[in-house]
Amino acid sequence: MNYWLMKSEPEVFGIDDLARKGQEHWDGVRNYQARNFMREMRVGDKVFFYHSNAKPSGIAGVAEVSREAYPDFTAWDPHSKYADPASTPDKPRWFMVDVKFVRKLKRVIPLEELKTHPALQEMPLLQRGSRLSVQPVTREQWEYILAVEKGGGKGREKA
DNA sequence: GCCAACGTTGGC
DNA sequence: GCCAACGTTGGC
Repeated sequence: MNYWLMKSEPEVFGIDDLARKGQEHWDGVRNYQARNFMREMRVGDKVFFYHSNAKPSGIAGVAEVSREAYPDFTAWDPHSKYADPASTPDKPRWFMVDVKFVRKLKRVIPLEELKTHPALQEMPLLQRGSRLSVQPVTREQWEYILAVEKGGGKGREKA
């Protein structure tokens, strides 16, 4: 099983929206690197749900992959803001996965706090200028972050 | 194939 | 709202 992190703006679709719906297709990814990571996802993989452009931005919950990559049909919907004429049902360029709600974290772990942990410095999320909206998380990082959640303190835990 | 211009992401 | 960093587009 693999671990991932996916970003979404809570104003558009946040962890509470996923909690209410139970499951959702992750549409609108229009970046090749992010798309390629989604195609590697398997049912049962675990996902950190990250809130971007939020107050504060940070990891808000846990989700799970419930359907593997299939064509993102919003690409050929001319009314969608994700429309891309270069992607067609015959030759889809963009893909999405379905994710289901697992749980909210006890608290949102802010980006600012994640940055203070040496054990997490390798995360793409923390790299300068990184904008990757779908990215892999190592097992070590995953477990470390869950331990940080329990810690509940602003940088009180030692790495 | 280079690279300037442009649009977008996302923290602050 | 600002703007740095990044990815894509298109002229040449």
